[in-house]
Amino acid sequence: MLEKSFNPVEVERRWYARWEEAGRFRHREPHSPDSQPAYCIQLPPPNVTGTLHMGHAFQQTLMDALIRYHRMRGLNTNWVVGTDHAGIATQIVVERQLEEEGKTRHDLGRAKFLERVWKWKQQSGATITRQMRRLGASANWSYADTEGQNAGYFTMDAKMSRAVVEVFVRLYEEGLIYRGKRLVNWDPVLGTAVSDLEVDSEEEDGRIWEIRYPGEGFSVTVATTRPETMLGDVAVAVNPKDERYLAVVGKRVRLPLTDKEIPVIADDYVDPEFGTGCVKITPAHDFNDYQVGRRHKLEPVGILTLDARLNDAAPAAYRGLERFEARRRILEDLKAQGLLVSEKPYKLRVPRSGRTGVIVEPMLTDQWFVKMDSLARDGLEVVARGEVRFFPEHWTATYNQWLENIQDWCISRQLWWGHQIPAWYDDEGRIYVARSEAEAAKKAGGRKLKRDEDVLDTWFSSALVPFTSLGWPEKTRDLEVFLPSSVLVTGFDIIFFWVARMVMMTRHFTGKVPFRHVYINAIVRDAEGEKMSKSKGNTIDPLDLIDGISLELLLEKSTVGLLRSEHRKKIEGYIRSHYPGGIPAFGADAVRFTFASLASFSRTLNFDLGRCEGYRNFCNKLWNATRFVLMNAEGKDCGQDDSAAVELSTWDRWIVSLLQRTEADVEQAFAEYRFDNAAAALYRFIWDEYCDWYVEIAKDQLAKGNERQQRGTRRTLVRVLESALRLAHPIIPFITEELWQSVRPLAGKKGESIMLAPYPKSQPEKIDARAEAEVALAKQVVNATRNLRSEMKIAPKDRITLYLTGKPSPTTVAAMLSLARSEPKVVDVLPDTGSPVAIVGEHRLMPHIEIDPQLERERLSKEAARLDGEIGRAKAKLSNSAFVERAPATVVQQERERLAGFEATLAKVRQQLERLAGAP
RNA sequence: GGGUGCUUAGCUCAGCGGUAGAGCGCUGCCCUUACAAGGCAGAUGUCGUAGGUUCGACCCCUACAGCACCCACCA
Repeated sequence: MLEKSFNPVEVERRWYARWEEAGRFRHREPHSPDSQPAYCIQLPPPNVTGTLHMGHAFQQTLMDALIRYHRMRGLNTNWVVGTDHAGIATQIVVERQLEEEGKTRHDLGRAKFLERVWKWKQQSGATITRQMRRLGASANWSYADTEGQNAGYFTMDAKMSRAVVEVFVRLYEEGLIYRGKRLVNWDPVLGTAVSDLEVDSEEEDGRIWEIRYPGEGFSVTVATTRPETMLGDVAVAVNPKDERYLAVVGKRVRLPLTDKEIPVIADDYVDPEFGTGCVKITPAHDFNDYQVGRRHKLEPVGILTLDARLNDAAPAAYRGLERFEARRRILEDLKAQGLLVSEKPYKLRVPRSGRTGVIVEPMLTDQWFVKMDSLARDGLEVVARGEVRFFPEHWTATYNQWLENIQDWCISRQLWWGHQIPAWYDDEGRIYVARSEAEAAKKAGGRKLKRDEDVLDTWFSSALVPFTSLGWPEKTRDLEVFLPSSVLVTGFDIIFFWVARMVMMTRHFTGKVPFRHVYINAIVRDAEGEKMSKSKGNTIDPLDLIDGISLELLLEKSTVGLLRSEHRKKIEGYIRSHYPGGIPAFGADAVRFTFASLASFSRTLNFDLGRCEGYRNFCNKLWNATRFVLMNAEGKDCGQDDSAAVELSTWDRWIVSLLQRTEADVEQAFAEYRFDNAAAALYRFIWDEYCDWYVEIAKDQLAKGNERQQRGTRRTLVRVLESALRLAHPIIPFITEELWQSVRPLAGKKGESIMLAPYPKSQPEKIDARAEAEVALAKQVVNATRNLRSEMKIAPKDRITLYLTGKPSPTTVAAMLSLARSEPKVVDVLPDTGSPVAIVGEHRLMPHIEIDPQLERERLSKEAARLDGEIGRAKAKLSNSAFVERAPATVVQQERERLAGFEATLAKVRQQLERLAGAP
């Protein structure tokens, strides 16, 4: 006997452990010739030291639903998972820990520091995979699990690292990786280069200054937002067509605060309309100026050290100053010399490092790059050819736009945590790229070598995951079977970082695309559509939704470690108003169902706790429906033995018919990645049809039917429920497994787990249009009856007699008796009592009780007015000759029938009104 | 500057060239032996604005407005 209501905690814990122990999540060895087609999903590997947030939970719900769905459909599913070493992020975390001990990584040295990071990784690395398990993720944990932690691969494990080296070496040998001194985005706090994508430019309030550069008998005035870089100026540029400056092009001006002279040059890059039409050129600290400098063969002058202080190229007075302090001093000095022409407020886009938020400095340094043009061209082609498809499709535009304007990718990082670049240098600076130190030594012919200190951008190894996780560079069978994977589920924010790069790298090294479909999931926001952020207090921990949390704990957890008291106040306010009683435990199934039902193709998803509660209730409804079925079917003949006769009512055939339609709807929804539609179809079928109608009528059939009929009812109750459980399993795995275990034997099914049961397939031959029509009418009659009863304030438990014209089907009669507590009395003509009358199709219904004529007149007048409106609209349409002539015949016919129906009903309503006219 | 998405009930969102929908919320009546995490009934919308196409537009087209996002080198 089931508990009275669904209690998810215990059920979830029990089932997940059993599934995992039984190896239910593993793929099947793809060796046998008759093995099923593969269905593979690559998990976007989360940061190894991270914790699960709503975005993960959402994505993983969808992935797991897809995996479970296809697994039940018999495919050889392989959800490949792993964790990412997340170079910068992880290094920062450990450096912060050191900071608390008053140390820096340099105090420890590289080797000791790395030891420390590994320790931290081992210790916190399991957190996120444990959390994924709580959600029910049926990931192939033991696959590619070289570290034996049942957490899939780790991007820095030995196997993955070896593949990274192999890729690097090959790309280098093909000339697609090169080393060069280039201007790159430099994060002066981290002391490393970052890629273009890791720089975020936000518009900020700043200033713009005009500075006069004096020449012989003339002067030019430049505008700049970064006056301190003037010390690195190598020229002043004007537009060649700008008549104001024709005379001075080629002359020289003095660079203020220095003893240098620099030329005035002409370059199209300068917009004569902007500012003074004169631009200072600082090739070492500005991307545009770098290009201008190259065109004019001007040697860049770097004036900043790697931690953004002025270096020895600057005049002695400024050396060693931090960049913004230098700016202040330089402006002061310019002012004193009368060379500062103006200072104005100005809105400008400030490039900040995505990691540290510090202003990025373009810096001329030696870095490694991947040449992107040929790779990008191929990446564009495979999408254009449809070998990779985006869902929703419009994301293709975003992908294309980036690849069409791509720059070479700076892949070296001046960090310690990551894949060290497999390049060695001899004393003369010659480069040896090799798979190992020994190989490099061989190439170097015994010269003394020093390894490149830098590591690779984390995204470099991530880009390889689709094939390296499957065993590349070995020629494995898995590469043949699971590549391309079926679909990638990920957020739009990493289309560039990750999706595009996977396409390019996988194509280059395997000749295949990494995945056939890319489903771009919505960004999870709070219920009001606000971005979730810790400082607002509107983040939700998915585990708190599953387990519940008290207000006190929630407050404590959300404000712990907060330094700024105004944040603390705001967060407390938010939490107290939104979760006055904390968060109840909804269970993983409810959370998953909520995610699925919100996963339409829109760009954002507003997570609504109310919605979650509604779906928790849905789970409980399913629980109780099963409880009812078990109470009525366990230990009884459920008609699974075909020798015993069964008799099926129209209601029985109707629910079976509807099940087929639901199965088809769900299949279509999965094919289109419309998880919202799948969830809605399940919800409507289980709650609105099975529970609200079928179970109710089944009570009557069980109470009154003969043996054959009872057997038929039990069989239908059980079989439909059993199918519905399987149908819902991909979205709500725990509750369906738990219930299926009890329902399965009654339905005559075998199997240890619902996960192994076949997915229900719609059987069109069981669609019964006649039963559907008959039930539709019966439902309308019941609804009309209930409506009359409610309006006439008849107490719900009172049984009444109901006059009725027309010939009601047994389907209708049964429903009226049990669902409307009304005894139908069939008459040719309704008695003339003035009671309210409802009209449904050919039937006219009238409760046999005393009525209040006044109330009834009002009701009828309202109804007549409504019908008048409908008739007016229909008539207008039909009297429009254009409509009658041009609209399809069926549409015109339908309109005529509607009109006739309205008119007939109105006539009856009018009759009734007349009849009432004489009453008090 | 280039690109993308959104605007439908109080809230959050589906939707389709042919009678405007769901969940939550709201109102009324019910503790009916599956379920009060429930049942039954009910109210609520000039589908952002203006044109156009069409017999017919919430839907297709154009313009506009508002909101949001992505990319980009204007000092």
